[in-house]
Amino acid sequence: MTKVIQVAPPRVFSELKPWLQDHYQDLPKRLQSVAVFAMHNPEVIALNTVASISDQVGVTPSAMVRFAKSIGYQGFSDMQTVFQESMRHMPQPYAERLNSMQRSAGREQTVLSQFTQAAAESIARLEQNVAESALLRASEQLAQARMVYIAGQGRAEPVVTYLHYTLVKLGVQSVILSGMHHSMADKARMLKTDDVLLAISFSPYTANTRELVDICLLNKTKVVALTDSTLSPIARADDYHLEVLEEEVSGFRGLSATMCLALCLAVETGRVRAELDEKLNT
Amino acid sequence: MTKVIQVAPPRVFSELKPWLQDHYQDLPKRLQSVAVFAMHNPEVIALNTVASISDQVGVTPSAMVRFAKSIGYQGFSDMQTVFQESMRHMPQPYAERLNSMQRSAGREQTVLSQFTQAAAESIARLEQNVAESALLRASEQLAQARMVYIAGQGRAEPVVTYLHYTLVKLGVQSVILSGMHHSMADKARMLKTDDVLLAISFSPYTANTRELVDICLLNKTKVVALTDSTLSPIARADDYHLEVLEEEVSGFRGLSATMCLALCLAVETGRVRAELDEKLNT
DNA sequence: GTTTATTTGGAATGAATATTTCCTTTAGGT
DNA sequence: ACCTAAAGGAAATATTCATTCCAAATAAAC
Repeated sequence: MTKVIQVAPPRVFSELKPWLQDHYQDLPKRLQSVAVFAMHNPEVIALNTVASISDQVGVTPSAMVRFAKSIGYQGFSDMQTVFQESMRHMPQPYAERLNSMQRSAGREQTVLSQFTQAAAESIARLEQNVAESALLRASEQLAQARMVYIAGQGRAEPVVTYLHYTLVKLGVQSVILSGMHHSMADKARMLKTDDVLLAISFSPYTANTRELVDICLLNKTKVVALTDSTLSPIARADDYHLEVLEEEVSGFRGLSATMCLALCLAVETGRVRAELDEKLNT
Repeated sequence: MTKVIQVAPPRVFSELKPWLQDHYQDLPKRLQSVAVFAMHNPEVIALNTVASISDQVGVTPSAMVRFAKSIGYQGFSDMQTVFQESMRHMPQPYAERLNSMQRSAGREQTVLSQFTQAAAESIARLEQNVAESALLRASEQLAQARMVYIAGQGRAEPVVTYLHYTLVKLGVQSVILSGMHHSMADKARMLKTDDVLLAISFSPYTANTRELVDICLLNKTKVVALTDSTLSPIARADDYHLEVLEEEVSGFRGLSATMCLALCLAVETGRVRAELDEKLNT
């Protein structure tokens, strides 16, 4: 029988990755194929059935089960739950993240190189995934607004600050909503129909921002959203939303790609706004 | 039998959302519960089994199936695939991608590609220019601090917010100085010798931050600086500073590399701090 | 207040799917 | 070149899970 690892297998995806890098060499050929595929298409592993995946990889179903077992999981299903957990972005507690950080520290990678690599990947994906047209549409909405209200909490707050800073510099009127000590209803009342809400939110989505978006959509106030998933409660069919997903390193997500997108959005808004102003003056 | 909608159900999640908002009122009570839950926890719907979901919603499994059918899906599984499809992060449409490819080939760069490229370059340079040892030294200072005071204005403010957020999450005590309505002298008085000032500043260097650093150095208070040049007035021979230079695109400087470095600094600080705590407890 | 239609819960059913088993193939060592 | 041990494939098996059906409960209509 294939050698089976006796120690407990990684329960989080970010620990699984380095584990595989270490043991890749010792794996049989087919299992290596699976390993490569799994690292490149974790979403497929999380979502599909054994039959379908093995088909895509080009191996037999049993190879998938063997792969899971060789790592130490009880079976494929057991492993799959780990991949699924990585998809819901529900973060593990910070103490845990530091732990896994230490465990993967032995490798030759420096902290810096790990994070720069993740950032670079996130940015590359950003360019692939965001359509220029979507960016333009969002910018047009913002440019036409009488006033831009910006909202976002937690990890999104630096983005709020940055967008506010840049928009103001570019002559686009904007206010930060997050800081204000109003109820959501009060905040929503401030927004007139010719205003636009610029909402930034990442999972776990804070109830506040979500609520605000809900109210605005009811009031027919335009909403431009910046989020990390189309499943995000603040992404609607009828609004203008941009999606950016940050690669994670042992549980930590950066903001490099997000900041890049934010800058694009602000600059493009400024440009469109300038065009509009010009037309008015002639 | 329950009324079943005959028209084709939404095949994408973003269309499902508004559909539910329209028909929500006409749904039976249990099905309304499911609707609310589904809109707020789409990830759970995408990933879990009927039994598990119905449990979380507080309804019976059959209600889940009825819900799916009432919308027009063949069954629960059919609906689930729609949720799953929305989870895989949809890449931009083919036509778009080719477009941006061609344009970038023929020097007509899109806004997005210009900025992503700049960000990627900045990050690459960051990895080259920052020594792991410098990062470690800075982190050690921060980890040993009784309290970390963070200061920075203008373009540096998002970085301040981010560092504060992350450090606090990692259990490192820190306060943002920028927001306080004190004179520089007052602020400086707050800092004891076992505190550390974490100053972020980019050119044009604001007088406030510079002043603060000056006073701290006089008081023998440790300063960790994050800046864009060794020529920066807040970088001294005797302090701990990290340098990050953002590539600029038509006059705009992003924060992608800076945010990456900030995260490294915070995480490394958290790690060192955890190590110190452990030693103390033994 | 009685009857009728709709909704709901729970167990039975059947399909889908992971897992195991066994046999064949491949590779490594003597 | 032969033997042995590990690896891989295919089909049988066992499990899990969605779905259906029916009876009970609730709400609506007369």
